[in-house]
Amino acid sequence: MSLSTKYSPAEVENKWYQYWMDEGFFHSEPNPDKEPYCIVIPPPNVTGVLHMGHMLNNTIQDVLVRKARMEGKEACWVPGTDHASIATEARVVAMLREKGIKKSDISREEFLKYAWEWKEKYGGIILEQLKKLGASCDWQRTRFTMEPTLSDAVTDVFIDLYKKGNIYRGLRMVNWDPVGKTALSDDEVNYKDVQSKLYYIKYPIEGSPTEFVTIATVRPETIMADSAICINPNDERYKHLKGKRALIPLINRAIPILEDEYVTMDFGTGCLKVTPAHDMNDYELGKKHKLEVIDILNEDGTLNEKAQLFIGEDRFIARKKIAKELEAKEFLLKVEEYKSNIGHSERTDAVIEPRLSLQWFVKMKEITKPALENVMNDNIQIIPPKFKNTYRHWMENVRDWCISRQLWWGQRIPAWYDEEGNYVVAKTYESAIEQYKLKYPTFNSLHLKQDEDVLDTWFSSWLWPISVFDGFKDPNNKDIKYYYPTNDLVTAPEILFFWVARMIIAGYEYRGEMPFKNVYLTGIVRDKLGRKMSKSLGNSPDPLDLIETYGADGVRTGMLFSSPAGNDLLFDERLCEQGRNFANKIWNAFRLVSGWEINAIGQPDENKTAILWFESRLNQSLAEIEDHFKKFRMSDALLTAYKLVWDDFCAWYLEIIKPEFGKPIDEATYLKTIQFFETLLKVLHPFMPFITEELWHELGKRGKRDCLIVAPWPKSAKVNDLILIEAATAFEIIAEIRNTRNTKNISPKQTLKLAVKGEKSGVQSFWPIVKKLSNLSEIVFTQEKFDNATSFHVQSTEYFIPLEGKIDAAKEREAILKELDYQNGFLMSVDKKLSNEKFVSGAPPAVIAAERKKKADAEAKIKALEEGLKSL
RNA sequence: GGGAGCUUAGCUCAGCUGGUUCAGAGCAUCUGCCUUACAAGCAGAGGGUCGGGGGUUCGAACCCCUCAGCUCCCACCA
Repeated sequence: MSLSTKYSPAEVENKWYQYWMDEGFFHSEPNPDKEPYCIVIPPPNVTGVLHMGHMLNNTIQDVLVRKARMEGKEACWVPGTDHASIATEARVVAMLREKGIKKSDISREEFLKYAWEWKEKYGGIILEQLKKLGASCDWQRTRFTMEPTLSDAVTDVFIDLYKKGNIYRGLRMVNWDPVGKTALSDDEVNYKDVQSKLYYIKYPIEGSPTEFVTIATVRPETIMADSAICINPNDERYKHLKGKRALIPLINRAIPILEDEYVTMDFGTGCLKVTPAHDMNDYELGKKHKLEVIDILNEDGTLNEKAQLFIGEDRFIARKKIAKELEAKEFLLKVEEYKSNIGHSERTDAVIEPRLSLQWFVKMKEITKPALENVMNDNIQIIPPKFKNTYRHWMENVRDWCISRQLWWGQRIPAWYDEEGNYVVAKTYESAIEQYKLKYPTFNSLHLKQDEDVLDTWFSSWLWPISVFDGFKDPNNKDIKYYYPTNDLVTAPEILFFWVARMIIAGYEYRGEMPFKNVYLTGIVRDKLGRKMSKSLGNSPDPLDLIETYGADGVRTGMLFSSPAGNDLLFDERLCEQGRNFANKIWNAFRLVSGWEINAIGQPDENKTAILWFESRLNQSLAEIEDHFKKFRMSDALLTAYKLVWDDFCAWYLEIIKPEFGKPIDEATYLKTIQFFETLLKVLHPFMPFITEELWHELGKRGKRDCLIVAPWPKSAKVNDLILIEAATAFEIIAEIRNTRNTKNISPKQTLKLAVKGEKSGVQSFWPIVKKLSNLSEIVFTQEKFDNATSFHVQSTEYFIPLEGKIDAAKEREAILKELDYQNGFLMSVDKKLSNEKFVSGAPPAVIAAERKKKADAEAKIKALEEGLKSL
């Protein structure tokens, strides 16, 4: 059999993914004999394509799920997508525009038809891409946040919250997106530093032709909406204005001059124009002073009739025009450059307009309580824990949640209105009528109209861990009883409040129990310069290209090599290359082993030792890996496995037992080696599912369902510490000999003799290994020092390599002197410590004993070095 | 403005309640090797006053104070 020295993943990956699917290994059903393990996927938006963040996120989830599956748990990873109301609606609107169709020209029903078509066509792409990554989701359970059962749950919850008094409709300042023409929640607003201008505008004082008050504003287009001028009562400069009125330039409307401590005296001019309709703070101020609210803007950000000027113009064009007009009429004192932080819509990037409107809100104060408590007391664990603080801060300062969106794509608000604006909340038209009759017995409208608005996307995704289970409403439903609460949630810290916090709230509110036990927050994937990966920067590689180049296993390990929880991952393609190289290393180890001829007799001593040693080393590593997993340290778990395979198994174990070329290997060693190899494949499988499954089948005859994906996870057994210490010493001796070869330019093919000064002990059964791996002709034990030899120390034992004619006395001397220098300095520092009475009396005995040993070792070395010096 | 966190080798990061796993790992670098598993490799080596300063202690990367720099979250003063 001849196998390529290069592992090629493409074929293998497709083959096994299909096989796992065909055999139904991803599918899970409640099984009372097994412990459940469940993850719900953070549902990607139907508008999304796979990006590096998904890669990281889903790799981690798959590692967790695969490990749980191998541990014999009933592992269930529920996949699905999110309808992403505003993002999808924007996409569909754009698509229609290209076809020459305006949203305003078609009916709601027609629009939704297009939207569903769009969703059917593109909504599943991202899930198909996840398959390439190897994601072992239970695809039979794929859910979509707008499918009937999930939407039904949303409506139920709305009604329930309304009945409990936790949902209300109110007139409030909201973040208005004039492009999307919808309200947004606070969390959907991104603040960006924007260079803008600060306009200083003079307002004449009523009844006084010469007096002015000057205000500073970045929004001159809103002056027509002003209801007052406000000054700080402590401001001496403006005392004389008290009780007077000012005239709005251009329109000459008189407004009062108020006093309020809210005004900062040293900002701008110390005079504030109050525009309750177009500024959150001004609105509050307006409420306090009972000011008129004059809304001069339309929902698309153009000026309306109330503005009197520039009617129909966009707010930004109006701003320029009005500035010009003010300047022409000499109301504009000056314009300053000014940097301010301006809210933008997360979805459309439009500048947010604070706008007064009737919206639906969720009262957050009460329902957040159990969610806060159970995170703070670690019933729900957040990893890394530093996010607990952030979480608490948010929960303690939580504000009511604006949940209505002026869109069509999403769950429609189950509220029904009559012509007068009276309304009831009900699931269906029929029950709405019934309730309406009860609630408003004096009215008898029979034409109730449902609210036009839909609910915020997060109002459906906060139910995700519950609503993905079909039939969850039935208290005896098998699925939800078995899988809920789910185990781990893996997501990005960016949506800790958007989503995670709200799922926890919903979990306690509707099931009286947490939705998941652990929240693992990944970092953000950045490029190697630390910039966030984005389409506009073009710094994000296409994950599918990466998979093509490095294999899914390579990319998975690449992502995991450097991603401790909560730390951003500086992505570098070289990491994937490292992953691919690792796959290749494993592949070649397999090539070596699979090429051996087997001989039934005679196990060499070094093989026996190697097996004993590797067994211990393996168990030690398994324990470490387990510990890393327990702490969600995926990177470290992988790295431990990586080193175990590459260094211990390949570089040491296989090199020790490898027979000479063409010679057979003894059967006992061979069988043990295969067994080790299988264990290593198991450990690697969650990280690199494809190559490991492939080799699992190459390494032995397997039945149809005897697959690695369901092979039992290896358990750590007893570790023989002594043999590990002996091995470490032996390997150090080998390294020293190899180093000697390097520095003295001696070919690895030339045999050498090693003389050990002192007892045979210390390395015991490892001598044959030392001999084999450093290509020695013999090892002698002596009490004499050696002439014409180079020497080295491992611990306190001295070793000689006789090298006739290769010894440069001057160089040897120099080396010894250098070492002596170091040892003497070291001895001095230890002596100093030991002669310090406070140390001797204060430090624990173990520490003192260790220092004493250091001293003895140093003294022995110095003695040997001095002898060596004499003999040169 | 409020809060949280970070600063350890060229890079990315471990370092638990102060003391033998205290100065580590992976990658990168350098040197020598196309050695019959693997050049996507092998063997070996060199890299750090643990951000600066001060303190506590017999002993500090670790605890305290202080200065400097960076990151994130929240708020959004016109």
